[in-house]
Amino acid sequence: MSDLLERLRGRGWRLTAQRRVVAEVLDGDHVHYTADEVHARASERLPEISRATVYNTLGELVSLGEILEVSTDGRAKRYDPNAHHDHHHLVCSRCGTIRDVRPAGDPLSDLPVVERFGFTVTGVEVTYRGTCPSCTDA
Amino acid sequence: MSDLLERLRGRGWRLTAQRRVVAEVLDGDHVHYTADEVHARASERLPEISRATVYNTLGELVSLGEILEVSTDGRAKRYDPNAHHDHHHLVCSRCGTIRDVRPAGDPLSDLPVVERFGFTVTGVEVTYRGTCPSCTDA
DNA sequence: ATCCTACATTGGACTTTGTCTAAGTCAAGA
DNA sequence: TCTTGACTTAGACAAAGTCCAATGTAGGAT
Repeated sequence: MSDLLERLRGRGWRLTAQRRVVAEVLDGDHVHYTADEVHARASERLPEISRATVYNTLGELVSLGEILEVSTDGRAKRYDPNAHHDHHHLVCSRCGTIRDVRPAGDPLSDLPVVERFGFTVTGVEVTYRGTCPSCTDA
Repeated sequence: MSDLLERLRGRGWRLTAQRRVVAEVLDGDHVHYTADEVHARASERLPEISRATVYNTLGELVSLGEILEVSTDGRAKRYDPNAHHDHHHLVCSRCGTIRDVRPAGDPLSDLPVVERFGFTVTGVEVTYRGTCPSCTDA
């Protein structure tokens, strides 16, 4: 993830303590935090960081294509640092946990031109729904 | 859609004027209103209907499997009356318009067991993103 | 036809999630 | 080290949705 900080500096990003901790929080596999969760974890390292800055920074990272915004349930959006590998999501309907998955097949090519209604189609998201192991047991 | 009212009555639903107008608003093809839009349209016929009742009724219809809840953008959820025909969605990234589409292929069978991580997978949603004809021109 | 009552509706307060702004702060180039 | 424009902050605001106590009513019972 320090690659990330390098890339951003290269793009003229001013490197502040706040942006650094937000980037650090997002480091890791299978991390899909909400903005508030990012804020809570960032606050552990930098107590005075504000919610507005977390929102700003997440928004910038999304615009730069470094992270993905995922909204699977109409509640808080989640942020997915795994933006450089094509993947989709498996969501637990009970607890909201998200796993990255890589299905076979190419859903984009499955949408024939007659089913595009004149849209310029730029991307596709596949969301699998189910119950995760812990919630199945409970 | 009057089938709908019959079905619901058969399930012991108490049939009120409010529930009737909500069901009527949702009648039609390619309708994907937000709760507030449903409320606005219902108010035209029944001015005193409250937001809470619209939310309650939509929630009940979702539980009964008569309509689908779609959240494509982290903003307001939309409600899709086309619950009895398998389909997916094509969303305009600019104006939020939704079209129902029927891609080829079966994404569920594209998710191998090793990619299910112990989840009980119950469903899948495919969301195509793009720009609709009117927004492309503008 | 009228009565009862459990279920439905209402308005408004409240919560969650996110945005905006004006004033203060600071990273990094000169 | 100085300067400056970009960054951060706290708190007000907004949008979407939930909850609750009081009131109303659909539809079965009489």
